Amino acid sequence: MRTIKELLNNPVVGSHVAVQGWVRTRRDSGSLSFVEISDGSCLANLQVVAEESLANYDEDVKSLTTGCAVKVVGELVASPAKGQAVELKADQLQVIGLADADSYPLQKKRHSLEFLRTISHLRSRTNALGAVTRVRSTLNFGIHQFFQENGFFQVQTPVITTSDCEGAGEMFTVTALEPDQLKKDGAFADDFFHKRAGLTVSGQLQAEIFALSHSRVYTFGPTFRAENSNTSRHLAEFWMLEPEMAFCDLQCNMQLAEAMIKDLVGRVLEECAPDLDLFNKFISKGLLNRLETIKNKPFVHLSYTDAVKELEKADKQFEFPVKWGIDLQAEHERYLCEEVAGVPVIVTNYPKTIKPFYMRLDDGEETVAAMDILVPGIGELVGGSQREERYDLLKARMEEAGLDLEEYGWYLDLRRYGTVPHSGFGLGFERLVQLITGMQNIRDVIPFPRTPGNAPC
RNA sequence: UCCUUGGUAGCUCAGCUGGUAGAGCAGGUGGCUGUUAACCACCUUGUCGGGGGUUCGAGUCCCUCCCAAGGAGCCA
Repeated sequence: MRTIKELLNNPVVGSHVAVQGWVRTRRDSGSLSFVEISDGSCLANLQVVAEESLANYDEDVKSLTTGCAVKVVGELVASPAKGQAVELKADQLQVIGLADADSYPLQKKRHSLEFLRTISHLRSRTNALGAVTRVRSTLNFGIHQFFQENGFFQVQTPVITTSDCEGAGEMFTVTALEPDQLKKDGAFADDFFHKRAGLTVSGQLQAEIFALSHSRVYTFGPTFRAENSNTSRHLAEFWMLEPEMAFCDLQCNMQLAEAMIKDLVGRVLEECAPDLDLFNKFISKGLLNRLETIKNKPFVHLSYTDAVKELEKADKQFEFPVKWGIDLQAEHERYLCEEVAGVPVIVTNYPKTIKPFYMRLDDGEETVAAMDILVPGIGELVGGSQREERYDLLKARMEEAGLDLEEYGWYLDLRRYGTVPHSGFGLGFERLVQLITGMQNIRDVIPFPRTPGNAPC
């Protein structure tokens, strides 16, 4: 049994092969029936030519409709018609599973992405969502390749955690208690972990532990936010990549992030060319050019202070006026990378008042060694920083933030014993898939999107 | 959560200033042709998102709830 991808990439005319897949469309022509089948291995379908002489032609072949599963045995021949180089001349065609045409929701026509979202169990059978699946898998593997090639170790940080990474949003509570037990004060003392636990909002703090023993590590896994966000770039469950590097300052952190993004874009351009062509044509015009730009042009670096100056002199009315000290709004971010730079922009050294406690204080003590990478169409793809490695300064900032120093004693210990400058960042994997496929809604780049009020299976 | 726009056939949509619904595609039947968004002819399909109200009469106006999309906030 061969995949359609193998057959089409390396066609051996005259070879006898067997394939299995699902019918995308069927067309009759005189004594022939053309059946296009897909097995998901690649974007292209394989055209099967079934002749009237097949024993089950009237009974089975003529009743095939979109969605039916079939096995075909036959000879790979050069195609006499335009549209495909080779086709499979069927000796046998066996129906494996029928799909009732009256009720099967997918038709041989374009469907809206909104409609496909309502049938998440079937949408991966379409061209666009099928292509997303392949690109996502390629990116996932590419991430591991990139880090392994660069001396990183993967660390599996916990999904259930009792430390909420301050500033990273609302946590889902994990409990073994019954709903009525939760009502009383101090209920979590009797809970499974004897204190309040939740689903991780970030693996960063735990990744820092391993950066300070293995120097270069990364964590990559599901992350959860119980925020009531209803946007095209937020999910309640998403995958986050978080590298953490010892002996690495903000510069080194930014270099790694940029090199990694360029490397991943390059891998997908190489390995998923047909899928990217589809996105370029039907999903996001100009995508391939934008990806080439991201891969080949250096990102623009801008300090927060310079970004504010840039925005202040902008010949444009912003809904939210710009002033040093405010957080950049989506409209500001968009202006910076879409109209000023035209490439991803790395904004650095934000005011300390708008960033979390663990970011390293800059010399003037007004800003921190933070960096956000903003990309056109999406906004913040990466958020990272050099971490505060100086015990006294970190402790002071934790106190300011109102954190329980006992709870975070282990985090302070990392600064008491062999502390070193270290840095890291978080990258939203689905946003990366959005960037690379041009898909506008984050719900279309994850197999099973979890959003407020939506978790069907 | 807030703002805006929507919810009409399986899908994508039309339906003017209120008079109980239509197209294309899909599906079915027949025909034709190495077809490829196949083509031609004929046929089927609707609690007009739910509930309430105004009116002789509501897909159309009002209220309310639900859902979706786009934008905002939160962030990755």
